[in-house]
Amino acid sequence: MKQKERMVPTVKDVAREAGVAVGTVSKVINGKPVGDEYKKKVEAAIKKLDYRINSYAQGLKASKTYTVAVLVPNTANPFFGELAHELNFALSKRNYRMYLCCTDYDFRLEQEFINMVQMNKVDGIIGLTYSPDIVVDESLPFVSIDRPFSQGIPCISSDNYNGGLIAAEKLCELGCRKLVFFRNGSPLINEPNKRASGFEAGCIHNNIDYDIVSVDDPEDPVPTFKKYISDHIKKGKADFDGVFCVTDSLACIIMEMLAEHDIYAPNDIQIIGFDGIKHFATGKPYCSSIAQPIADLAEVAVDTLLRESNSVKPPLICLPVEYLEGPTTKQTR
Amino acid sequence: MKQKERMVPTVKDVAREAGVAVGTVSKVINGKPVGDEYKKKVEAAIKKLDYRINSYAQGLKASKTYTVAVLVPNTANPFFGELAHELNFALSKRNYRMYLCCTDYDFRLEQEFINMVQMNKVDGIIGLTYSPDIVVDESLPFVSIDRPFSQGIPCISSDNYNGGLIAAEKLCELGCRKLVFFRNGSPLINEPNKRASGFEAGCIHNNIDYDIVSVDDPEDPVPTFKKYISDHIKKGKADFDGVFCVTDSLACIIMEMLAEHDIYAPNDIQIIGFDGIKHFATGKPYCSSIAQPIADLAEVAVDTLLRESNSVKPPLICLPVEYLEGPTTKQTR
DNA sequence: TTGTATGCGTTATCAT
DNA sequence: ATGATAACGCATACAA
Repeated sequence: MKQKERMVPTVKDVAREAGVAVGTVSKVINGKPVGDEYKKKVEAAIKKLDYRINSYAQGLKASKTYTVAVLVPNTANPFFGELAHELNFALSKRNYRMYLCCTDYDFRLEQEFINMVQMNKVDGIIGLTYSPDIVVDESLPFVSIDRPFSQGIPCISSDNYNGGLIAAEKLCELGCRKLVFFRNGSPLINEPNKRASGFEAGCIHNNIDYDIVSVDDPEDPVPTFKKYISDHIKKGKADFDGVFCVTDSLACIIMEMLAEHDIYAPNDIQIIGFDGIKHFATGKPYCSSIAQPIADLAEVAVDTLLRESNSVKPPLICLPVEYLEGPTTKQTR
Repeated sequence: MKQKERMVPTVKDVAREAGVAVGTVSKVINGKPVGDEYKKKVEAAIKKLDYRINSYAQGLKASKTYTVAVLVPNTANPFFGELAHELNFALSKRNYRMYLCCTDYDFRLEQEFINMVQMNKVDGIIGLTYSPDIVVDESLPFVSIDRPFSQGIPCISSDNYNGGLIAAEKLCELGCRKLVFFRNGSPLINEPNKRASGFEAGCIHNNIDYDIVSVDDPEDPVPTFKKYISDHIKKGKADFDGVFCVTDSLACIIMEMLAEHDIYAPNDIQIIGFDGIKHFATGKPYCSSIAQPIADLAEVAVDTLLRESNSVKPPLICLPVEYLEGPTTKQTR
């Protein structure tokens, strides 16, 4: 039974069916000029046989695959989940496919995935990565999110410094007298770590007292923060009245800790987070926040990646952030 | 400059470098028996040239791509975000790559993506889809999540019927006298719609009074639910005291509506949702809920998809759900 | 304009 | 056990 039983049709089959040559079929497929009669016959044959191009054969020939690999830590996290969604949107708008890899902050996985997709001849990689020594082929376009690399790799990021600045300014404007910045995160040099610098600058500029409580990644941040908080509460009252947290996630955790001391936002204390996460059902912000423009980040990352071929690569693109009023600061009328 | 400037090395290059034939190289790569001397030489050459297999060439030859396509509506939704994450985990554990498509509930996009990945010769598709008339090639393994298809397509789902049953039982056990089930969703025949049936069965079995308030997809569910609620509140008191919602998301929305009438869970009313969504930062449930085993769903979906080749296809696999005690029901001691 | 032949990188089938 | 060669499906350069 050499007969192709349930064989998927190829250009050859289409050509035979249409009574033309394979070259002609190829031209029709790719929209190259072809005689009208031929075109019709070929199109009919394609429909009849339900022919689909084989992108593997195509990719082999063209070494262009219309596929981009995306690395994020974990789509179960709302920020990364939305980022993945927006990247997917930006890519599919341009008719690109997206390989997704959730790295779970695992350095080894990050590198393994990059190796894997390099075999797969992706047209580029967009990565929000943590491994200190990612190695990616020079010739493969790479765009980093939130983390600068030394080489000619573009980094797309929110304007974190300015976000920190805005947070400090806002808390001052809202009447706070003593601010605290809580931060947990990676010890890497990355963009989000500029939130602290911006915050400090804002505090100094407003000549306000402040503390910075910072914890690097591997440790469990909870005890450090808990200790700071209980150390700074006397008689049920905190000696700080404004809090800026490096993420909304941390803001929620800090709020829980404060609640144990019967301290609540926005009356006892005002809190601003970072990211602008919205409640999954109601769409309301969990806390006042510096909101990141996730859709824009995705759009710019994809645009930068795909246009990269011939233009110069900007080392860093910062997108504007915005103050998002939520339930943890006093109303600004 | 015919010289391959920054050409990526192929088996040929490796063969030349190692002074052997291409066939030998291929055998080494694929772990086929090869003389020890040759093997060493080849491996050295591979390392020296930093050779990587070209999966496109491999896929063309083998028509096996170690790639699976996944369709979900939107990874920004925590349920789908976690599902995508777990599917990714289950796939990468087996050394499979994952194409992700966020469909945004768009029927056209669903079909377009399926067409696209069929060109890409994926080894299978896992889809949580809504389009009533998905057409996917017979020969391409397809596993559906939460939605049965008529043909021999396996459907993986939580035990939705039983979840509804458990919810009703639980509310009775907690002392409720009159239950309401709120539901919005797709008019399709899908698994989640069995939550209502299970709930009804539970109510009947417990001989308790109940209402079902159901809204199909396209409409905005808010007004219908709002109306039901205000119609059933007299003098600040609702004439129902137990609520089961088709999702946690809806449960949150209903809680907001009730809050406008100064009715709060768990004291004035007890509420159970469905899905078991946890707060992104604190990890606490938003509401008492029937929790879906997302990781198991993913694992079983992938396993079913990849083993499918030769065994019989089960039409429906239901995974057990679990009652998750949250802040919206009274403590069970 | 259309048809033919060659090559992309890999693997499998042969001879050796 | 190893080396040469054909074939996978497509696109393109070249010949007709």
